Amino acid sequence: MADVWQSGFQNYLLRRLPQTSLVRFETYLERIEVPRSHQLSSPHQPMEHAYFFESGIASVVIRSPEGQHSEIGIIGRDGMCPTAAILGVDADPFSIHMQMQGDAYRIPSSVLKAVLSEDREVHTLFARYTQALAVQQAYTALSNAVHHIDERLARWILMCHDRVDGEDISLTHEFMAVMLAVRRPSVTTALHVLEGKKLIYSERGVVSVRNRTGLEAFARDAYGECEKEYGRLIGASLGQSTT
Amino acid sequence: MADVWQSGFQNYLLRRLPQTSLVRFETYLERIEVPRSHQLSSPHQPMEHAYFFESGIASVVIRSPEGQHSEIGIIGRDGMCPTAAILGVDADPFSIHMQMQGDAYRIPSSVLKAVLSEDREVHTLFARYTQALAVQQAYTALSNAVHHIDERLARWILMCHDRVDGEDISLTHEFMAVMLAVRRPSVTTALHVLEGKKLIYSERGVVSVRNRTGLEAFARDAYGECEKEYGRLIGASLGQSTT
DNA sequence: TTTCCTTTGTCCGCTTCCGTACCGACAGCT
DNA sequence: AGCTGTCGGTACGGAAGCGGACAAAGGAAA
Repeated sequence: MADVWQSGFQNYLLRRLPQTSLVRFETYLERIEVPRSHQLSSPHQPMEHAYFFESGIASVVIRSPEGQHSEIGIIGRDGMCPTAAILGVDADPFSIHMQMQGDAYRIPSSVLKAVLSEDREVHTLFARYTQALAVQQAYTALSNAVHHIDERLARWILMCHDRVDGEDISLTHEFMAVMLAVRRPSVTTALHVLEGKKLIYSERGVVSVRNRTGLEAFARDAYGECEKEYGRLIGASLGQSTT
Repeated sequence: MADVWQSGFQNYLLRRLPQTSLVRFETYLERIEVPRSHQLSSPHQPMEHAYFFESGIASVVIRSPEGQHSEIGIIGRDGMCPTAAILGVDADPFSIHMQMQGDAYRIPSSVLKAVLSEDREVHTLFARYTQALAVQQAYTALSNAVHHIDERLARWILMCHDRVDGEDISLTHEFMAVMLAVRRPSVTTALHVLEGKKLIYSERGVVSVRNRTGLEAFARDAYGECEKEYGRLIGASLGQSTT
């Protein structure tokens, strides 16, 4: 597609904006490198910036008062955060942190707010992304309720794979356990299952996807629906799907 | 509060709108009675109307291709549906149906869309509600992942209680099992636990809240956070909380 | 090389919850 | 009254996953 190079953005949302909209805030976009585990947003803290990712993966996590936590969504170059900003809300109960290091453009919340209210086209697109992320959340809730750990892990690896260049996802078991809200040894066991079926290759700190189609089959109905919906809403295909 | 009678609406969102905004679409509001288990919206079907509830409870459910399902949100006089309409999306993957019979005002989607783009105040409020519902979804996902069935049941009863007049919630075990995505006998057992602690009274087709404070204590961190956030976002207190 | 820390692998007993099945109780109907 | 369908209670074996603990292995630093 010509407009990839035209705009130079890797971010799917920014790429889909017409030039006339982009010029409104392009100069306010600040490119930054976000290191792993950097906290982009803390619960109930007003957010100074919104982030559009060019690479890497961010993770939206909800925490209960007693300290239990679960991931509810992941964001890569397919999107931005926080979506609360799109809805005109200054702070939310989520914490967002970088799961895999990457680059992002950030923009002051105040500028984003102004652009959203001035430019219908920008608002429409970002609102549609907000819906896409809500759908992702919904399927996460479903998965948490009805799927087994190995299926959820497969789903999660696929979602990361969609947002990464290449086959490697560099994360520790401990970290994945937090994301899936399960015990760490359960992740080890589940990874062994996937590895035994030659769907992935797992070594210290890294999971490599070896057979994506097989992984999708293994995940059964845990994976796929919200990716289709993303495609429908944003008009861009998510990741490296082979189906 | 004086403005309750001024507007005559029970719906918290409609009540919070200034008169100047209400007049824009008041005449398009059609009051209807929605019977139990009536389907307000089906997956991937464009929605003709948006609903603002005066009483009763609607339930947002997500379904996987293989037929697994889980409730991700409930809506009473605290809100409206579908929120996709607020985000400018014509259809979503959810199915929304009436859980407890009640009254609602409905408005054609096209009219809502027009009002949203013309009236900043309306848009702001409804967008904040969209965020509130997203937060509810997020806590549901967390609860599905980390809480035990009896805690989740307690949470769910409290959320229904918030949206109902009186202490009775009329639903079968079968139905609650679907909502919580668990086995029907598990609901029976969990209800017995709550009844044993004198927190509820349960008979055929009805659950009555007997000790709300106790229920909240039993639910621990499963209940409360998203209700607080609703209060902060909408400026109205949800339900009959005694805390 | 040795030390230390992080990450991963494994084990055990225990609890929760599922799948399935069956029976009794209630309510509406004829 | 008796029939029938819905709803609720119970039981039992088994699987999945937890809590907790500990040992091996890889990597980094001294």
